[in-house]
Amino acid sequence: MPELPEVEMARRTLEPLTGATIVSVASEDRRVFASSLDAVGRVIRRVGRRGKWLRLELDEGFVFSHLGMTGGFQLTTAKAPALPFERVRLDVVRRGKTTSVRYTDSRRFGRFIVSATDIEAWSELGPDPLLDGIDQERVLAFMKKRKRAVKEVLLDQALLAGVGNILAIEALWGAAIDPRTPSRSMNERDVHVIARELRAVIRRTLRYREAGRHAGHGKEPFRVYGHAKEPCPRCGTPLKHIVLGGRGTTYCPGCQKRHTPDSPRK
DNA sequence: CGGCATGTTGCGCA
DNA sequence: TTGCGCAACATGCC
Repeated sequence: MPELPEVEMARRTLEPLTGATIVSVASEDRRVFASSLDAVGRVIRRVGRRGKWLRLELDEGFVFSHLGMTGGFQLTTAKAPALPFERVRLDVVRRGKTTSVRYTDSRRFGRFIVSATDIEAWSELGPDPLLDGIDQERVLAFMKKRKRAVKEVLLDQALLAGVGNILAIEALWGAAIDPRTPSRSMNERDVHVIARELRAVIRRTLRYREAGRHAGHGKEPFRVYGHAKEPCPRCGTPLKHIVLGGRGTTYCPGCQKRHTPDSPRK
């Protein structure tokens, strides 16, 4: 489930809980679930998201959730049996109607945290591309300070919250920039193109997920992720799969260069 | 059976 | 102190 567009879809799933009162919170999973606050009786004021984190703002305190690799939310009835891989159950009531929120997560890399205050992971997040836009000057300054490959830096949640492996792969392909390029060698134009491509990939993926929710059609939004060895949609060169910073990375050795096409640097 | 996976953290070493 | 490579986490899927 887990990059910005998918988490945004999860947020929309939870949005109807706004105004509801929590009647019970239950979990036996000490890995996924943590609570330092009794949320029973609290009212959900807002369902927010920043990057890959969800945050329910209560009249007192918060519920945070990160989907990890396999987390997800479903809304059901109180009498529905536990779902496969259900890790947390939260029941709420609004206008006399009960809704049961189930957090499922097979791999259990995700989190569900009830807390009286904001948590560090949330506070340390950088701007969210969808909520805050992309400040290119800031991104460039950040790139200049790091000594890693541009793709690794893009995955830093303090730079832009919500950018994950797929979005980084797709954006760099769209920008025609080699993912291994040191972030320090990025220039204004590179950042401009990366920002443009990130916005495009996020919007495209979101549209795809929205369509999938109802019908089930829509063009597959990924041009290179999952397409290693296939011809590059832009230049036809077979796409290559490498490991970069411990993450699988697909790119085109034919047209993804160490500089943007319009402004070669020496 | 082996390998890979949309994420994050932490450890050992240079 | 910083950077980096990797393992770990836990499980499903091809």
